[in-house]
Amino acid sequence: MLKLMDILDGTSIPVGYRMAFIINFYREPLMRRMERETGLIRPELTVLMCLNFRAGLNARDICEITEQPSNTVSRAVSSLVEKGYVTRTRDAVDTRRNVLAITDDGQAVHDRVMASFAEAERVMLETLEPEEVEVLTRLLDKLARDVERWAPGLPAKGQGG
Amino acid sequence: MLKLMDILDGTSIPVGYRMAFIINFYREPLMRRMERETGLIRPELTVLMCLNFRAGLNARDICEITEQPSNTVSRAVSSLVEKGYVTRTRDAVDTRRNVLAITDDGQAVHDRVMASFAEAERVMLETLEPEEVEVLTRLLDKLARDVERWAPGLPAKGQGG
DNA sequence: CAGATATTCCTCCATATGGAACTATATATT
DNA sequence: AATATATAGTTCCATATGGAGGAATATCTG
Repeated sequence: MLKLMDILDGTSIPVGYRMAFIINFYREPLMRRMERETGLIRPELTVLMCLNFRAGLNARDICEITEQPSNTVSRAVSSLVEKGYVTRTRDAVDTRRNVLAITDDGQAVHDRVMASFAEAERVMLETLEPEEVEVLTRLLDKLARDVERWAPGLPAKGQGG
Repeated sequence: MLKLMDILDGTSIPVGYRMAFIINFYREPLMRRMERETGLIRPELTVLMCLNFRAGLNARDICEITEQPSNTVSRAVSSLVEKGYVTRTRDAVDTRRNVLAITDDGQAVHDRVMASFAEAERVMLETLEPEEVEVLTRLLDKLARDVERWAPGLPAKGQGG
């Protein structure tokens, strides 16, 4: 059978294509399963991940951190509040702001989802030697940390802004 | 400013997360630009890529190659035919099948889009040494070719099928 | 050949998502 | 203080996408 891999054997975007391919077959099924089993959808997980890292953010912060549009974040937050996974309290100082925090239930579902993702990654990486995993992680990290320079259509940094 | 990178510094999915991060900032803006500049949308590009590789496929083939649902492919093909980028001719032998082929215009737009993607990848990879790019490509390739084993919820191969 | 089953492709519908505009509140300017 | 501008968050709308099922055609079984 002809497979996507074969088609892109001779692609002009060897790295980007392989990464997109891997992410497609890694993330998408996990997201589907998460939606099925927990009712969480993608932007909701993103919000939980942000709040897991740091409570006290507001929707705007999350927009900037994740580069997601404000309506997407707004919807996700509202849904999470309804589900009892996040609390939203008006900031007394600036009453436009809603300060967000993850609840115990939210933390639990977050941890559960992340654990399943980690397990899937562990299985995926079984193909590689431990040193190869280290190298891969280091190279990906290098690329990721350099995102401001190469990302197409990102507000370029350090050029008079 | 807090950024997604910081949040996932200590993530439990170091590889998957970094790949998703990179793809997010690489592919999504390119897709947006493609949509803006050529009117093509994602599944349409996928179909063009398949037909660029091999003409004479039908919609079903493309579904299987790309693991996309048939309605998505069907819509993409119809749209591409309308735009004059793909021809669709009924198979004389099996009149259920529509044999697809890319047109000159389709080839041109495909090549243009892929060239812009390749240029973006070139810029992205400037961060790495040439040997690092080679290693990265090799490791990604290893993972990608092993997809049948690790992909969550893919029909497992070689287990009594 | 008649009916049952497969297959290809498409349509209907539900939903996720992003752009733009809108509301409410805060801050700057005069 | 009054007005203009900026910011946080939401809603409206258009569209991309996937699941389920339907129509047309092919193939298999008796």
